[in-house]
Amino acid sequence: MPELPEVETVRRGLQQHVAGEIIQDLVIRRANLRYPLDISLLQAKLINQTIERLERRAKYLLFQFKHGTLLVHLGMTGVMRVLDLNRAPKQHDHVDIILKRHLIRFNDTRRFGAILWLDDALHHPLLARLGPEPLSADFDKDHLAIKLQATRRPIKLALMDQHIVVGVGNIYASEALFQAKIHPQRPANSLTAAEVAAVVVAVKTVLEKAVLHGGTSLKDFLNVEGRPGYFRHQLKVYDRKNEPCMDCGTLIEKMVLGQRASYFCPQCQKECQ
DNA sequence: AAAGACACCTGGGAGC
DNA sequence: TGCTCCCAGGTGTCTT
Repeated sequence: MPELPEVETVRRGLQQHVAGEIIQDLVIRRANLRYPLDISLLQAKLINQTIERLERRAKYLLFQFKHGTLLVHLGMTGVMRVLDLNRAPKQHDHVDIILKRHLIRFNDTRRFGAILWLDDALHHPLLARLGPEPLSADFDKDHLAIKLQATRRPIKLALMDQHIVVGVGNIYASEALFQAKIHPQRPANSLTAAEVAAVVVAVKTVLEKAVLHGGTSLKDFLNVEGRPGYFRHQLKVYDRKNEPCMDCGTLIEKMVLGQRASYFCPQCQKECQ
């Protein structure tokens, strides 16, 4: 899905449309998303309530109300759009949040997404044990060094572990490791202090740039206005197998780590330094 | 306890 | 054209 830049793009686009708005109605056409939707509970908690603000934690969107939180995860193919009230629903349009002048529509082809009411978001198991936000000061070389020291998993998988740092998924893990010039298969605990520091900088830089471009659209991702993100044109290794490295011209390689495709330049990202 | 495999689900593209 | 197989921005759970 949507990794941090895509979720943040959605949050920024939605924020102005939902903050301070009262939910008029809730339409649920399909309740079996990742977790089954409790329709009567959601209606009771949401209808006539005011959305105070829209926040993001990790890859979760958090609609904050006075007495609780509506958590939304976009899964792999989730899209939230702002539409006119009379817009007819299409396939995979599972949920509408009806506001006064428009509706927020959740579409999710694969239904890996989630919509969940939380009375106490801070202590909910989905949120309580997450690692730091990558763009915050809490994510620094000291934190990452401690976490990486504890595992010999490939560094790419460690970066995608939401307990170590949140928001980094399959695209940006590959991109950040390319920028840091570190092979994705290197055992996490083999990185030198300098390499750990480089990873921290690379993760922050890559994610910040992606946010500026409105995220990456491979095929499904759209912002709240239905437009794709443009970071795809900035990707240096992801989905570029057998294309020349933009830095050295060596052909980009693909390997599978943790059942996920990983892309790297065998010249720039040596397995042993 | 960590690490790996698998499951969830749909659709698009490649290859035959 | 049509079929089969493989692959995809994630993550919870089960097995070693």
